Amino acid sequence: MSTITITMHERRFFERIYQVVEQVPRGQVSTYGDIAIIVGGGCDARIVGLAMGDLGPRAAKVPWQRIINRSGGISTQGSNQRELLVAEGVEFDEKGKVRLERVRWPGPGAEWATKHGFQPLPARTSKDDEEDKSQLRLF
DNA sequence: ATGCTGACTAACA
DNA sequence: TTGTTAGCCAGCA
Repeated sequence: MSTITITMHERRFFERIYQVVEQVPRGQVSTYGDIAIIVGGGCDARIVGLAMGDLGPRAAKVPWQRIINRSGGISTQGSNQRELLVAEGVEFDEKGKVRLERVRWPGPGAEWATKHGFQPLPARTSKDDEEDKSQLRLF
């Protein structure tokens, strides 16, 4: 391949990010990092954040509010992101965080991912499961 | 071209 | 447990 100066990944990266974010269903959330993994090709959590910040008019059809940080917290400032999520049924704890282990989007379906050239989200580790259990309560 | 900032994270103290 | 540090890459001055 010609040494095509890697002119950066172009803005086309953003479009793919939006395509994935659109798959996150109401009532669930995903993280910047997870979206980056699904998009693949060197995408990074920060790029996802940049893409979200550059939505503009697309914000109407891309559920940007469902993307939160790895800590289960809201990264935006001065936005109604939390309110929007609450309205969708996502619960926050006293620390203002979402229980990711409970409402985290498991990633796109294998078929969809393959069809569109995306990468399925890696299975969660046993360590994650332990964390989940520790937070889980037999109500 | 160089440096700084940012809707991030994993690693470490 | 929480706070800090260093890498990330794209956009802009």
